[in-house]
Amino acid sequence: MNEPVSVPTLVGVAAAAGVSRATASRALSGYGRVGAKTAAHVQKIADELGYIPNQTAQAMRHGRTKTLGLVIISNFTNAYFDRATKAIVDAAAESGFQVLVSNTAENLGAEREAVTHLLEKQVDGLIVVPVPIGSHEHLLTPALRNTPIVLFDRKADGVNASTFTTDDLTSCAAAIEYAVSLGHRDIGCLVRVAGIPAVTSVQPDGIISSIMGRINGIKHGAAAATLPANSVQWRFVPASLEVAQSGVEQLLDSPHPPTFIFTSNNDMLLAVLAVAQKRGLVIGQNLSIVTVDDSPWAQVLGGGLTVVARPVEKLAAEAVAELLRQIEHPDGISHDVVLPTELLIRQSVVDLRHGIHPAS
Amino acid sequence: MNEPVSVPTLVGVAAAAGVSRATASRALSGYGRVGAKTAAHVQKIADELGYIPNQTAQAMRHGRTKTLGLVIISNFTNAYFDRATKAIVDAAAESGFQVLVSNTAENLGAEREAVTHLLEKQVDGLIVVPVPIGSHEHLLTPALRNTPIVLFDRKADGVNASTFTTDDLTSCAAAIEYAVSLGHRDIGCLVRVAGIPAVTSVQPDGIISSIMGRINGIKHGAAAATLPANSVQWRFVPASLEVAQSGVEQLLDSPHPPTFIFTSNNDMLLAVLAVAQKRGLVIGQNLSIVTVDDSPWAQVLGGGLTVVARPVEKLAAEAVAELLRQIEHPDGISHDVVLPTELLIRQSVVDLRHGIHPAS
DNA sequence: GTGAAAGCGCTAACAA
DNA sequence: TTGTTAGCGCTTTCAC
Repeated sequence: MNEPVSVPTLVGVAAAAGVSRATASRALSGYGRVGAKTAAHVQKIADELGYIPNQTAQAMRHGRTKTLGLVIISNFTNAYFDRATKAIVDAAAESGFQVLVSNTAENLGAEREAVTHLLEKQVDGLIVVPVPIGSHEHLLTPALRNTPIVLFDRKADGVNASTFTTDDLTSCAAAIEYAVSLGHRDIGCLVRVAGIPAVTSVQPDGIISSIMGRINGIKHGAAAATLPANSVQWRFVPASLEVAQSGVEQLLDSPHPPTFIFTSNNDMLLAVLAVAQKRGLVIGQNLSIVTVDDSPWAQVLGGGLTVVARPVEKLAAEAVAELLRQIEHPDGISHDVVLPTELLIRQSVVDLRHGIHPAS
Repeated sequence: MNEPVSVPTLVGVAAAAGVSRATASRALSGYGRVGAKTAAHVQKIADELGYIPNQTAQAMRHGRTKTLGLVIISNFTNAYFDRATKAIVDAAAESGFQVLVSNTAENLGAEREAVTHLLEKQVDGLIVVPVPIGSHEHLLTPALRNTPIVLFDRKADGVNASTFTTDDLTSCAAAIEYAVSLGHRDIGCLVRVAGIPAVTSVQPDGIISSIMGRINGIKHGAAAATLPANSVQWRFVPASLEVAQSGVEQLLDSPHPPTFIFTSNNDMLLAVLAVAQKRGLVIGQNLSIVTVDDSPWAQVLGGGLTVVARPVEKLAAEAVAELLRQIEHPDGISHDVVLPTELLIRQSVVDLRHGIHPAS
């Protein structure tokens, strides 16, 4: 039950095949010149012995681990980063790379520590979703020892790396214009912001780039639709479902309660759904809503929620491709990729002009 | 812009500190005896140089990579495995281990390949969610070269490893009994099964252990509630939302349409929600439902869905703990951990006896 | 076409 | 307490 299986190594294969380690290595890694017969023979022996190359030793030799490090906030109520993780892992696998995954829980210290561990493990490159607040010296070239890095989903102040983000602005603006075009005049915006203590209606400083895009989109949309400034009510809320719900309630209890609520992500949507349920409001009937990020749930809920959909799989694939390119050709040139988003119109915004669903 | 930063190594630190590599190593890794002053001095130099130990080289020396391999089906509509991934990564991090994540997409070949890659990377241990069909020789000790392995969420035929599963049977049975106690007599069961071509009402062979638990739970519950056999209608469906929906429609169009539908996972739930919406059925009013696996969406949907909740974080933590234990003490003893589940009663099952919600 | 030998960065006997 | 040295498993000049 407990007898250790001997682990076949290259020397073992070489010995069994009656050749030198060098020849065995050449035969198995397919470099240099080896006699066709020798190669086949070595290969056969290796298979028989169940030889698996020791990637650690290989890495030591040529300084490449074929491993990527992913530092991500893992918020599992947020399908976005789960999809991103999967897409990154899959894209890497296609190129023969494995991925070491670390969570930061939006905590700067955890991010720094994760990067260090990944560097110790000699990852060939890093994909980081930077935490929204604090300073990121640990992501600069000196700290990184030339390890290529790309930023995913957001930019980080002062970090000069390629970034992979989405154009949330355009579709968020479109969402507002769409709602206004259907007759909505009282609009509520529920925006999740890291690092604030409580709900506030005044926009805090230091908001991360991705969220800023959404906020600006809303403003642009409102301007384009020539909405008066006081038509749009804001609630910026910290990361807590309860607090988010109180933000929704504030909105609904205001003198001009919104007929349409825009939520900055799925967590905020969940808060709206909870309060709506409590008050007997039905999405797509007496409350309209658009959120950022599609999900299987959003597709089904209330006949389908209208959403701003971000192409996360594509973004992930491009981020990995760029990282691999930089690993091959470390030219230090960084650029910003911004992928378009899409307003997916479904059933969650009521047509106030006729009292019917736009899509029915 | 492109000047390579020199990567400080142990020799560099030793040289700069004017000591031998051995002393430097002792000072930094804290083994053997070093003079307190020397240690402090070396440490200081190392910090100045920004020295980071090369974990690859360390791994070469003592044959431990401090890395775990996770082979998981990554189905991002299924929050369960995302939560599991996060919990595993976090638990490992707490013990100083990083995790290499691979997806199998429920594909045996991908699983085999992932395990090989992970073995090449010399992971200290493996956590595998085995794909539901096929034979798993690649998970046996000889193939694994003594690398400890634990199975997560399901058992795999012929693999003698510790398993970490949940007692779905008890809570699924309780769910049925609960529904019957509220007056439901026509019960539909929608069960997702891997590897079948189309919807069927007869139970296929070769169903994976976790799903069998749920099926048996339903049967036990029905028996305990002394329901006549024909009260329970089954639909086993493959992995496709459209096909699942047709399964739901078959149920609803049958001579005795169910008033209560039990779904084996969130994907099946989504199918029911889609059809219900299409037909104007409201969950918790004219259609009752219980599903397996809680989620933030289920908590909010329709005032809260009654679910069979599985303790995935706890399960993950225990699986990691056991794997680490086996890495420390490879005794080859395997055991099966089965954690209890819980029927979380919320609002999605109508009380047919009085026509009101049980919890209102 | 094949072998001998050096060495990637580190740690652990063994000496001193 | 500290230094010397060997070697983990592999690849890669350099000779032959």
